[in-house]
Amino acid sequence: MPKFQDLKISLALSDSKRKISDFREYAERIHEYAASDDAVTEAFERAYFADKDFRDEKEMLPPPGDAVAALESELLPVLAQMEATGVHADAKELRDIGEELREKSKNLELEMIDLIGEPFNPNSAKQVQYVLFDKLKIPSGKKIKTGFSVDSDTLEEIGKNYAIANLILEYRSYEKLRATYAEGLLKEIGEGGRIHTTYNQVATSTGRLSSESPNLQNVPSGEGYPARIKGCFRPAEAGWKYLVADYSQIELRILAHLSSDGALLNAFELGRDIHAETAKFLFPTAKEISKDMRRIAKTVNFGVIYGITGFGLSKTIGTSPAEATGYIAAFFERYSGVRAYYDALLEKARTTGYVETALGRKRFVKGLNDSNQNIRKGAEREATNMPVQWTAADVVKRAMVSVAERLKRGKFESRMIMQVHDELVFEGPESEMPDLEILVREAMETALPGYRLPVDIATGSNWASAKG
DNA sequence: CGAGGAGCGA
DNA sequence: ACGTCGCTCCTCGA
Repeated sequence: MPKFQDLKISLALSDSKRKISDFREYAERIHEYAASDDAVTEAFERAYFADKDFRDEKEMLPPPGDAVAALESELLPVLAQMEATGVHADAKELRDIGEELREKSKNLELEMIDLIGEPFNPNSAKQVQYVLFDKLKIPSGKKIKTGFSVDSDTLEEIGKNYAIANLILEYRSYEKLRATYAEGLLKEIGEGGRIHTTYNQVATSTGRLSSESPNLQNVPSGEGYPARIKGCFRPAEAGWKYLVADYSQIELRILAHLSSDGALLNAFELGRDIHAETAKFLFPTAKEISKDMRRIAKTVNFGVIYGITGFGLSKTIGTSPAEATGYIAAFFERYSGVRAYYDALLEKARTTGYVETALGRKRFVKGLNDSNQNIRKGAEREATNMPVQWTAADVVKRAMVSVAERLKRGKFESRMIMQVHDELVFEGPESEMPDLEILVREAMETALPGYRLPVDIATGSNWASAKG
């Protein structure tokens, strides 16, 4: 069967749950879909045109055999293998963590009821609104459909003056970890003690994969309970290890590559600390770059990729909007090639109505010529961000295909078991780890033609400990 | 069962 | 108005 056909089939399958014991069964199942139906065409178009309004523009359909189709179809069996293999998780430990968290939130609930003087459910936004704004008459903030927001930004503000807000925040953090991760993941453990997620190839407008039932791409990271939860993901076999490989600064490096900005490329080339490097130009009079300056520069570096506004940046770094706007301007002054790249990209998009990448991903962007500045700026953010995110997603997909081929050719027992956007996770016998590291590094670092993207690799006994 | 609110990751 | 995307949890009312 031609590869292009494989792609259509995978797209048709994307709405159904893929739980398969091996690729043979998977192949048989996709044959059933292959014969039919409109869903194939529909899903296929969806993969290319996230903007549904343009789905009828048939003449814009990519020709069979193009690079995106080839990549997606080569990725398909790799994903099938990962899903079928699954990830081993420690059920007992997840259960223990869940019980601990349940105990913690129960205690907090009692403490809060004691403080307020009447029972209420802190999981209910409506009841929290009542307690804070009606009963305690605390000044409210953001307006939402159902009254006033009680989200974490609001509660953090209120928490400066009222202990109850901090207790609710703490309660929520335990409940999130308990319900979604400790107990949520526990429910997903199947026979063999493994969790089998489903990777969706056509869910996002940015070319990324998504992961569902369960979502393994938003497992919490950090110290304490998040680390304990991540630590539950570990090999079932004695003597096996995890190997975690993640791209360092992939989007910023891709922006450097796409824009050919000399300063940005040079900073990366010299192996500089890119955030400290940017900080030098945001704070030209500073003798030394402080931690705080680096933090601000880091936020600017990331923010530029997403088209952050002065206002948005000011909220994140806690300065005035004017000051934040100045930092963004300083970034574009220093990295003027990025500005030029964005300008050229937008100029072309305004004329053609779409943005595209070298590989052939395309997206129509509405609003680039709108008279409303908000709509126009929003469209420009979308247009400038898209090629960077797309390219990053394609790099990882290409790396996955390449790694899978090399593992097969090298007759490795080790296998790829997870993808978290810029991170790939493997498990295998400890004896294979040194060779596995070399293989994975080579495949990942060379996945963007013409530019070597550095990768951080670490091994460990579980997902939490395998970090540099 | 779906909408709304909230929060997790990249 | 203020960055974006996608997934899942809980509550609440139809």
